[in-house]
Amino acid sequence: MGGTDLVRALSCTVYVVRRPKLSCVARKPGSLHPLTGSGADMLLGRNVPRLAPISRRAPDPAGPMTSTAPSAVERYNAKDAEPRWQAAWAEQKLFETDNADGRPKYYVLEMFPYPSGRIHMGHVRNYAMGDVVARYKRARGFNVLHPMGWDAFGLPAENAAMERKVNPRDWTYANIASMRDQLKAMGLSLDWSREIATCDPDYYKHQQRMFLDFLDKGLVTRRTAKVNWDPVDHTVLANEQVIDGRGWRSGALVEQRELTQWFFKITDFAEDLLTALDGLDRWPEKVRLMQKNWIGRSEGLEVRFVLAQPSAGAAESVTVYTTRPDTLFGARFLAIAADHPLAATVAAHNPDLQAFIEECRRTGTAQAAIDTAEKLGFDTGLTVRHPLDPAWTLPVYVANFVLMEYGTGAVFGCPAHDQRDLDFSNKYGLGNVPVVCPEGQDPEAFLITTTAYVEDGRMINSRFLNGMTTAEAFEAVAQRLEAEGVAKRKVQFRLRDWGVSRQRYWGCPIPIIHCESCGPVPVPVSDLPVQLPEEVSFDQPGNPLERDQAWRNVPCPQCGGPARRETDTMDTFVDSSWYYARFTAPWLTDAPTDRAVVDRWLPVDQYIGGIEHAILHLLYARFFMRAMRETGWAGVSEPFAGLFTQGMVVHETYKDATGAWVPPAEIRFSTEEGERRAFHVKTQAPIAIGSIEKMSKSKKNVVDPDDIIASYGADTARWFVLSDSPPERDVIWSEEGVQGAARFVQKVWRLVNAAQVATGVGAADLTLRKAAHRALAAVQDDIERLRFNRCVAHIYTLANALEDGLRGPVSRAAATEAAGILVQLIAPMMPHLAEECWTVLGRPGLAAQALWPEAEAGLLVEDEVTLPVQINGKKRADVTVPRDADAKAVEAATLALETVQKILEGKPPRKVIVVPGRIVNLVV
RNA sequence: GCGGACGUGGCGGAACCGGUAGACGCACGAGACUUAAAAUCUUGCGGCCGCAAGGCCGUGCGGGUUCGAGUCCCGCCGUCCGCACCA
Repeated sequence: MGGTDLVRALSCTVYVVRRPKLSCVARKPGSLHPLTGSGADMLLGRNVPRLAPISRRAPDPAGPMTSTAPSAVERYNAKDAEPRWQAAWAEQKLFETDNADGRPKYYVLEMFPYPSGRIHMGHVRNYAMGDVVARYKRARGFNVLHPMGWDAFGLPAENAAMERKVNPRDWTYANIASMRDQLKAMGLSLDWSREIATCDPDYYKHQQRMFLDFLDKGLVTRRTAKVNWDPVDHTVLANEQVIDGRGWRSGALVEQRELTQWFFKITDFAEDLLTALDGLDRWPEKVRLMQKNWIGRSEGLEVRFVLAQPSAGAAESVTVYTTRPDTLFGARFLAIAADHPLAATVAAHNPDLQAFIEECRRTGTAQAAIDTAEKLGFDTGLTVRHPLDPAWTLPVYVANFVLMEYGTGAVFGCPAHDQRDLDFSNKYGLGNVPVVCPEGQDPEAFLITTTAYVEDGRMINSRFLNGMTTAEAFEAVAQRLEAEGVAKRKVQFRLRDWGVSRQRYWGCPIPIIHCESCGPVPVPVSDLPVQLPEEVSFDQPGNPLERDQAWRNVPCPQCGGPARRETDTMDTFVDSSWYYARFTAPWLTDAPTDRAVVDRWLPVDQYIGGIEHAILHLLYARFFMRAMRETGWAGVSEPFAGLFTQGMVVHETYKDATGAWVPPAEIRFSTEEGERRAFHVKTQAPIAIGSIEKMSKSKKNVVDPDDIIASYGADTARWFVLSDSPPERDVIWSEEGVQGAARFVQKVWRLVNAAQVATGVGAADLTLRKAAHRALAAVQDDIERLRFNRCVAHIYTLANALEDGLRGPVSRAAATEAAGILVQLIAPMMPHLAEECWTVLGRPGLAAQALWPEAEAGLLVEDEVTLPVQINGKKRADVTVPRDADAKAVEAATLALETVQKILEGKPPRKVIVVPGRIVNLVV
C-alpha cells in the first residue's frame, strides 16, 4: 500500500532460498514406513513384526475392516493431496460467494498485497489467519465473503521499469500471476472470481469518478502548499511518509517545496474520526490510541494581541493559539514562526532577521536537528499589548521552535508553565512569573528556575484570577476575552488535510484538465477512465506523463480551447482506501458500488493486517468511507468493525567467520555439551548464531514459502505460523518448529486411520468423548477470539487423548467420533489434511462444506471435581467431591482427609474458605 | 521528553473474575524397536535437599492489600513500540 505492501513490512522483501528437499514427504509408496500388523496398534506405530510393505493411495471409505489385509498406512503425502483438494474446491466453486445468499453475512479480509513478485512468510501468516476465520465462519453457517486483490500501483514498478527496461504494467501483471499461483498453493478459501487489481482501468475508473464526486461535494481542494519533496524519487510525500526527516522509501533527506496540490479534506471529519474511535470496540486499543494521538484534538483559545506600534504595511495584531489562557498573566513574550507573515514584513528591512529566518528553515526538517536544537530567537523590536492589560507590553520574537503549520504560527510565552518557553526565556533573560501554584504549596516560596510547572493548581499573581483553579481561570479568561471580542474558543487538530498528488506515472490519473481560460476542469464522467498511456519511457528522471505531449494536450471539456491534463497521479493510499467496498460487487462497470450490496456487506467484520498501517491506511479508509457516504456510494461510516494486527515472522540470523550473513538453508545444527552450534553445510565452518530479526534480504534470514510448501506442504506451513506465538506477537520461524508441525500432520493422519479400525469394547469411550467435546468447545471459543496458538494447544491435547484412547479399550464409534471432531478442528488451519482424513472416515461431501459440530453440554462437565486443599495458603492435599457439593459438604470432606487431620492435630481450623469448584483454604 | 505495552523453565508460551504456576509445543536426557539410521513409541525435564515419601524456594527487584497474588496497589529496574518543539 502506498507504494509498499500492506504486509511487506511484516516480514521482508523476497529472497529465494533453495532448500534441500526433505525426504519425509516425497517418498515413493512402498518404501514407506512399512508398518504392518492389524488394528489400531499397528497404525500407532507399535512395534510389530515386519511384513511386506503394503501401501494404499487412499484408504477405502467403505471400511478397511472388511479387508483381511493388514492396515498399513503410508505417510500422508501433502504434495499429492494438496493440489488434488485445491482442484476439488475450485471445481465446486466452494468459495465463490453469492450476494443473494440469505444467510447472515460475514466479511473477512486480509490487507491485500503489493505485487512485488513473490509472497513471503508475512503473507503466509496473514492469510493463514484470515483463512482460519473464513473457513470457521463458513462452517458456522455464515455467508462468508473472503476476497483477494492486488494493491498494484506504486513505485517499485517504476523502479523496475527504470532498472530493467520493462513496462510497469507488464512487470506488475507478471508479478500478480506468479503470486496468485503461490497463494493458490496455500489452499486459501478465497473467492477468486472477485479478484481486483487497482491498476486495472476497470478499478481506477471508479476511483476517478469518486474523486470528481468528492470535488463536487467540497471534499477535495487544490491549493499551493509546502510539501515534502523527495529529491531522489522526485515526488511529494505525505507527512506520514516522512520518517526522521527522510523519505520513507528512498531514505533521502526531504526538502520543502511550494507546489499546487490536490487535497482530500480529511480535516472536515476530524471530530467524527476521533469520536467514532470509541465505537470501534473490536479494534486494538493501541491502534485507537495511535489514531487519537494522530488526530490530536486540543481545546483552546485564539487570542488577538494588538501591536503597540503598528508599522506601515504590517498587520495590526498577532493572533496566537493557546490551550492555557489561564496562564496569561504569566506571559513574558510573544513568539512567531519563521514563516509567519509578520516575520517576513519585519525581515524586509532587517537583513539580520532575514538571515535568522533562513537559518531556521535549514534546520527545520531533520529530526536529529530538532532533538538537539537550542531554542533560538530573534527580537523583532516590535511589542504587543497584553489582552488583559493594554498598558502592559510584551516583546515579539521570531523563534525556531514555533511551527507555522500548527495553530496560528504564533504563541505567547509563559516561561513558568511551559518548558520550551522557560528554556527560551532563560536564554534571553526574559524572566518568569509563576501564576499556577501546586495545591498545598506556599505561593510565596514557589519559584521556577529551570523546570517549568505544567500541572494544574491554584492561581497566583494573576489579579482577578487569583485563588481560582486552573480550569476556573481558563473559563474566566475565555469568557472575558470573548466578550471583549479579542478571543474566541477554538478546537485545534493536529491532523492535516491529505495531499494526494504524486508526480508519478504508475498511479491513478487525477481526472482534471487544466484550461488556460477555465482553470481546472473536471473530466466529464462519460470520458472516464482517464487511462494511462501504454508506451512510456523512464530514461529521464521525473514524471513521464509530463513529457507525453500526445496524452497531455487535450481540448478543454468546457470551452473546447487548448488545455492540458493534470499529470499528477493519486497517492496509492487512495487505491487501498476503498478496495474492500469494491469487492462487494467488482463486476459493476458503471458505478463504484451497488448501494444495496455494499451496505449489506460492510463493514468488514474482521480485517487482518500489520500494525504498520495503524495510522495511514486505516485512517484514510475511515475517511473514504465517510466521503463515500457523503457522495452516496455507501451508507456506512466505518469500513472495519473488527481489526486485528498480527505480528511479524522473524528468524535467527547467522554470520560466518568473515562477518558475512549466511542464509538458514546453508546451515546445519548440532548440539554439543548441551549447546546448540551451527555449521556451514558445505564447508563445515562454524557459524555464529545471531539475534532474532525480522526476515530481510539484507540479513539473509529469509525462508521462502515456496520452498516450505514444496518440502512440507501448505498445511504444515500454515499450522506452524499459527502455533506457538500469540498471533499479535512475532513468531520465530525455526527449522525445528516446522518439523514439529510436519510431525503433527503425520500424527493426525495416523490417528484418524487408526480410529477407523479401532475395535475396543468401549470402556474408555466416555473419557475420549469428553476430551473431544471439551477440545471442540475450547477451540471454538479461541477461534472466535483469534487466539490461534491456544487452538493449536487444544488440538494437540485432543490428539494426545485420542492416541491414549486408541491404546485402550475404545469402541470404533467413539474413536471415529473423536477423530471426526479432530478433523473438523484442524480443518480451518490444515484444510487439505482435513479433506484427506474426511475421506478416510467416510464422511459425505467435503470437509470444507461440513457444518461445525455441536459440543454436547453433558460432556463438558465432570460429575466429580478435585479441588486443591490449601492450609494457610499452601497446597497440602486434594479433595474430590461431587460437582454440585455445597460448601458444608466440601468442608466436611476436607476435614475428613487424613493429611489434613495430621496437620490440624485435632484442633479445629480458625477459618475455612470454600470457593465452590475452585479451592478450599484452611486457616489454622 | 510524552504516551502505551510487556517482563513466567534452556526456548516459544499457558494460567478466564485474585483460587493447584509452568497447559501445549520446541529443545534436551534416558529407554524400547532396529545390524544401523530414519520414523515411531515409552519416560524424565523450574531450582535446591532427599533412595523415596516428602520438604523448602520460585512468575524482573523491593514493599503492601488478602485466607490466598504471575494476576490488585505503591515504588524501582529493564525491554519493546508509537509520537515527538502541537503552544
